[in-house]
Amino acid sequence: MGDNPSFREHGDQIPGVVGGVVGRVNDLAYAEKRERLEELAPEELAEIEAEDEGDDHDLPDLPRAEEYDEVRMRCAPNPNGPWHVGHARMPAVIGTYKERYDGWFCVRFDDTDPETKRPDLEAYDAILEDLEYLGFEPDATFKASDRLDIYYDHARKLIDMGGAYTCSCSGEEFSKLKNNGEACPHREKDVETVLEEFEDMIAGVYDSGEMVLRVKTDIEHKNPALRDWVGFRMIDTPHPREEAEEYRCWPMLDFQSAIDDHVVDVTHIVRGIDLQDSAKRQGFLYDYFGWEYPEVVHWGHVQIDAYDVKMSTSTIAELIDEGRLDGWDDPRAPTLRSLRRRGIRGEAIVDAMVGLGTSTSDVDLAMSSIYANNRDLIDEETDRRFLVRDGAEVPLGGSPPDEANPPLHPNHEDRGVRKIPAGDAVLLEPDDLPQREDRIWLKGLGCFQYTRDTLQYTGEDIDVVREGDVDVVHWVPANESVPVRMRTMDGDVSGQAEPEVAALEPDEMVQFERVGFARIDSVDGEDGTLAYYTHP
RNA sequence: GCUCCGAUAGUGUAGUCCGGCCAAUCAUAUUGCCCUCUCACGGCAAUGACCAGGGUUCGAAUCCCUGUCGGAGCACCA
Repeated sequence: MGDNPSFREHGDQIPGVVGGVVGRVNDLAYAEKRERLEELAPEELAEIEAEDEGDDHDLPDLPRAEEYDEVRMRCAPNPNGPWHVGHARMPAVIGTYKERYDGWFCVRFDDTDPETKRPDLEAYDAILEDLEYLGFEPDATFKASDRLDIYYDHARKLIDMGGAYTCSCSGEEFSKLKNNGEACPHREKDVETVLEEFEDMIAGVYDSGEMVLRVKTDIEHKNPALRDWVGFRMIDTPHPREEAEEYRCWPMLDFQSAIDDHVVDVTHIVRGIDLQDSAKRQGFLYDYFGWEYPEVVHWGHVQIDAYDVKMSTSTIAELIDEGRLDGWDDPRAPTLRSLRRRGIRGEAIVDAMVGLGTSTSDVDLAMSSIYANNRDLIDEETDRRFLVRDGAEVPLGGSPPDEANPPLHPNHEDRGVRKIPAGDAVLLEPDDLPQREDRIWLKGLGCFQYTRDTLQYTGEDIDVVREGDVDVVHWVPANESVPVRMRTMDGDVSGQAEPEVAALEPDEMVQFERVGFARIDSVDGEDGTLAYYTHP
């Protein structure tokens, strides 16, 4: 109708005219449709098929990816502790892009604040371990604190170009001027003086707070966040890394990161929305140096629905210090280590994170989607076992079979069966205890009627279960069961498992029937077997 | 206060650039049925969304404006 405006007044008649044709086309078989389309408009067909191929990707294409020889990205964590679940988004997305574009990514520890965000020496390796757990291996690893000379050199060049000045205003003073769009007196210092003072900063002549190096941008820029920002500042506290403990003059993230991204040839920066102004700030630096700023993808904040604990490294660290969490891998902690110990595969987390896409709005990740992914991965290979929580002992009567032999996995009978002796009494979960005179089916063993506080074997046919009259429940022998302590997100539960559970190895996964999946953590502790609950 | 950004079912997401079988995709979730000696897995079905109001147009999830709500930055933190 855009081509033939005269049709417009008859627009409402179009459906009637076109509808019949559309209906006929819809009735054609797929192959026939394809054939007809190929005759009429081969170029349309090609387009449709090209779209279909793109449908496999969960993530949108990276901007202008095809214009670079190699897609190069970086993951730049602050090494202040092991990663929480939210941190997985960065490697998940970067790693997925790396695979798609056959690209490259490095880990660069942005550890340029020895004081406020003081690095934790153990966190460097902890983060690399977390990364490995998620299934990624960086192509290179750097520490910003090893690279101060690179930043100093670039600062010197910038000063030479008149792009930076040393400033001794207090933060408060400068902030006031800046908000009014006014320059401070130090802005017009000559290059020689600035250079000298910057060398003094490097030499550690000044104390913390006495002098900074500001990048000259536009003091009247309409966005106050971009006006003459600090590139370097003095910090009295030595860096925790021995290799870096002599430095006193430290670059700010915006400076350090800007230089590093260019030096290692990063083509695509992928990061959180909190750094959205960073790109603009750093743009001034790139302009001075005549560099081109990488493509940027920002995303919003991620929250996970299942945790009471706030997902922040420092909060988790505090809770551990206070003894309210047992450590970084406490099942109640929203950390990757916790999920790993519970037996959740890194891949399940990565898939969930990739599913979030890269939208800039804030998102809530449902823990259930990680669970669903994980169940998909482990269900087929995980053997079944019985675990009775808070078991109530009930004697057996009526000469039931000595032993039950349920399969290790219902879909894989070839794996064999379990041996569960029945003995004189069994443990049942209190909720499963039947009403008096009601029947119940002890899985693998047979039908029982609850009479006079005893389960009397009635030996009926399994048909009673098929007919829906009798509930099937899990059970363990009262005498020979294995004590199990199971740690969950909601606290510990204790129970008794079937005897063969004693023979499981640490790190093995099990599914406790009608309870859920769990990872065996240790087998010879004081409380017997220690398991971590994975998910239903 | 100044400056940015965003808004599709409970959750996440596709579609938005370039308006047209979009009464809106897929996954997850919830519920029901089937399968089953587990409440797992599998199969089937149901549930459920274009923030609001205006405008442009024959036609708006899509374009424009206003509003509302949400987020971020304005640090000598990362």
